[in-house]
Amino acid sequence: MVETTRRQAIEDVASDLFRERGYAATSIRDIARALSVQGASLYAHVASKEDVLWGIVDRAATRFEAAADRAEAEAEARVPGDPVEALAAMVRAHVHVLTSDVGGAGVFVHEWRALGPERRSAILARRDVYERRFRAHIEDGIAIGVFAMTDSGLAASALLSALNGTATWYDPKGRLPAPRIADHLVDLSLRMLGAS
Amino acid sequence: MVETTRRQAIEDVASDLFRERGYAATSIRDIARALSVQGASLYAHVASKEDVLWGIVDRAATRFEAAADRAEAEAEARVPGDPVEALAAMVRAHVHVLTSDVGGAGVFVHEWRALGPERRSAILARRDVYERRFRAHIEDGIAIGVFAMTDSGLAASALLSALNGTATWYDPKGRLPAPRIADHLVDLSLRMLGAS
DNA sequence: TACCGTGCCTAACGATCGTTAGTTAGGCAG
DNA sequence: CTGCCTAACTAACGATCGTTAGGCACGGTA
Repeated sequence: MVETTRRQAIEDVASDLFRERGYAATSIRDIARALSVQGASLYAHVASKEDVLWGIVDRAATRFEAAADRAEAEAEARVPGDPVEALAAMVRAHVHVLTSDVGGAGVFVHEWRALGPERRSAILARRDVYERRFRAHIEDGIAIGVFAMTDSGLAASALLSALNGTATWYDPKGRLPAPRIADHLVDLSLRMLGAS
Repeated sequence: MVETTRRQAIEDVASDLFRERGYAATSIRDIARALSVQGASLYAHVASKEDVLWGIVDRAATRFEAAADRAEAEAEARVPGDPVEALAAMVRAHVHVLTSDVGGAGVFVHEWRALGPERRSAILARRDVYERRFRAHIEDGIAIGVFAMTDSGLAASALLSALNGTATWYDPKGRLPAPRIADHLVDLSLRMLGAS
């Protein structure tokens, strides 16, 4: 990941620190130290500490949304009107975003609570829309009988929780490369919904 | 929940605050304010802030372990040697602990990272043992053909992540009472593993 | 040469943090 | 009445927090 701007470099190291220790437990001076710089120097590039968090969270949210857009479009182009295909593509896209940017995605998943009230509810609304897209495919699948009867809301929550757990333990140098993890999680997800 | 000791009362309100804002973002004075008391007064009952967190996490961990013990024993007594029955019982027990003490269990799930190195690794070891118990039943089920072939480690992680997600959104006054949530999650879990 | 933007510095601010010390008030047992 | 236990208080400590102000060094452009 080659940083083009100084701001990007700051958000990159902050992502890792926020993910490891949490936002509140990470000080501006911690971030600066990781960049071999004085704490106050960061304020030439960012407006506030929360601003850094927002940059990370907003970028991650946008990635998830864009990946879901592409996944839905491609699934629809390949096999139109198939909820199984659509959901599989969205799961794969979600896992890909998670594993290709563990830092940012991990912060998005766990640290949005540290945002101020307005940004916090803004991101919650986007999360809600995002989760609803999964739920919609689940309901479509139930309606045409390719998924088993379930509470679609709870199923969507459980599904996304299972996927997001990846952000906690995933290690790029670990056993199982990212594509295999995605394969397995797609299988588990479809089975969980009773795909036939 | 009628508190017998003052220490219990402290841990109870701390559970809720830690769950809502996180450990690092909650001050000793925040906890004290919730008890209508001065911050320094708490030190008559607890040794340190981390001590409060440890009390909560340790108690929650013990509850999960004890519930799993009972679940395994009862499943074995009812239908001996059946991995499906055993896993279903463990899922149900896990969800019950989660929903019967959202505060404590929520802190256990999310805030163990804030512990110091020694307690942190101690709790990680216990989590590991706990997760392995789920994995063992999954592997048993695969071996005798009642569960589908899967990476048992990844399946156990995904399963527990799905269950633990409950701690984030569960509301005792919400739609769906706790027992129904448990029913649904048992169904989803077994289907996810391809139970036949 | 003069200039401007970028990146970093030191110094310091007020606030808040976890924690310690020493004290006071009430209730119950001897 | 005396004495101890419990639970709270006030006051303050040193450290660290996020943040601001003002200045210095460098590189490219006019």
